[in-house]
Amino acid sequence: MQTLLQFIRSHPDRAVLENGWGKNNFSGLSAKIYKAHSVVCRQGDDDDRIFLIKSGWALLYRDLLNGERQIVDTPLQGEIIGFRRTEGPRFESLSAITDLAVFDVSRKELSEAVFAGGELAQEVAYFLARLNGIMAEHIVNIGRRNAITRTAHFLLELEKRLSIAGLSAQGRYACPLTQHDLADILGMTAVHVNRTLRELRRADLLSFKAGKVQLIDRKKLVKMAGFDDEYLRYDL
Amino acid sequence: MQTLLQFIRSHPDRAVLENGWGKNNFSGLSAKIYKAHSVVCRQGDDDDRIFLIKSGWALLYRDLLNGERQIVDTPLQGEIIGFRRTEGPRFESLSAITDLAVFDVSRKELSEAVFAGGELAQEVAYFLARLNGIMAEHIVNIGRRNAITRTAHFLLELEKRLSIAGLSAQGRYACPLTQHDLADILGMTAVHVNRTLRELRRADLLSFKAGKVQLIDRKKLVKMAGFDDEYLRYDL
DNA sequence: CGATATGTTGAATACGGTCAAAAAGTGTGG
DNA sequence: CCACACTTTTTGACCGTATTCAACATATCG
Repeated sequence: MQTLLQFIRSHPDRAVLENGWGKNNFSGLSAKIYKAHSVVCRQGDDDDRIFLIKSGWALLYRDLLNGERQIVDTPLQGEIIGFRRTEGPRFESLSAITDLAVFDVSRKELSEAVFAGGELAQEVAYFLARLNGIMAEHIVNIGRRNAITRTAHFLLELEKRLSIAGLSAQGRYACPLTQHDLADILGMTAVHVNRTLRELRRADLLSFKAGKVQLIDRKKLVKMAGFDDEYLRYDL
Repeated sequence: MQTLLQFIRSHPDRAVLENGWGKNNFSGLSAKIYKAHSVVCRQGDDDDRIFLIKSGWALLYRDLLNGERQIVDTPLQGEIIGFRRTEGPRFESLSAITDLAVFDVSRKELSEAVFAGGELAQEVAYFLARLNGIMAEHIVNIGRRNAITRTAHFLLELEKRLSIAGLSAQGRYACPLTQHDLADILGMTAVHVNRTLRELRRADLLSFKAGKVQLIDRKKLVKMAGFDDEYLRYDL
């Protein structure tokens, strides 16, 4: 049995406090497991659940009328998905790309927990604020960087976020995204992602093979992408 | 004298509740006025203030090393800007494009207010969640829509947000953005924004002249842009 | 009225997209 | 363990949307 606050606290990409107990008593969180490549919830569904990623990778995206999709968030462990004021149809879909363990809480329940205040309310607000920063940088990335620097920036961001969660070391991490996924994150085509990764590899900047990313020349990557990890900070 | 909750509540693009009083007593909010085209705070500044737009238009953006910028948010009245967990240098700049009235609150003060819970904490969380939705749609817009549909989508979004705030009627609203600003919102060049607006005008879809937007064929615009205003809802 | 910002247009270019085909990798069942 | 199907990656040739650069027109403001 795990309270929501404990959950939030115990997922280091998102929240850092490691001791203490919350005042809010959730009924206890039990995780559901979704198979890799299954859809957790679908755009247009009329359900109320808020998801908390326990482990695994997921993608949050919107499907467009012409069959394309745009991924708007790449939640790692600890992320809260689907919190909002109103009821009504979901605006985005959530897919598991690896086996995925998620908790779900109802909108009402989380709302009431925020109303109750305390560290949980703070953590929720902090989490949402940090996500705002990540999304803002996503906008900058797609809006104003070219294919190479855009791709480099995203892979640097992933490395930082994963290393906070202890899932990356020496610039090396497992990344289950396909080039097609990457394209839908970066607002490019899969073909061009392929060519861009080739360029990065040929310039000895990074390699992305068989689900593993290796940053080779991090310094040069950071410079060319204008990467400043301030927006990913979660400490203090 | 105005409490923060009253403030949040009284700005209809962002929050809807209109009656009742908060439990949190802010020291009272007094607005500062910034002249059109002045910079309210600058990326890299080491201050803690959180801004609440009282009236006027502002732009939140990041400057890149090559001199370009990307606007990540177009705050209207009622928006909260700069809330986050950590101290440290600001990640984005905020500029006034019209004369602008803003309140500011310290990060610590707002954090404590959220800790105290109640409707204020809820409103803050709801606000952040809604902003997340708007930013997600911004990502979709830049990542997967072409110049025309992208521009149309943004102008439809503005119309909806402004009409919620009572600042648009019959598809007509004042919009103080220059084509250059629009370009920095949409991830395009100013030249191409100009051509795109010309196309929209020639197709009798909308006009944007002298700071006024007039949606002419809203139905067609909505269809071509795939505009679904669900993410802008604030009611219930 | 002059200065500066904003809007408009044209011509040339480039970056990334499209379409098509093949190679390499992955997983499943026999 | 292999055969087969399917997904993912890779490459080539061609194309189109949006950028770049440059010039000029029009607004706006002191």
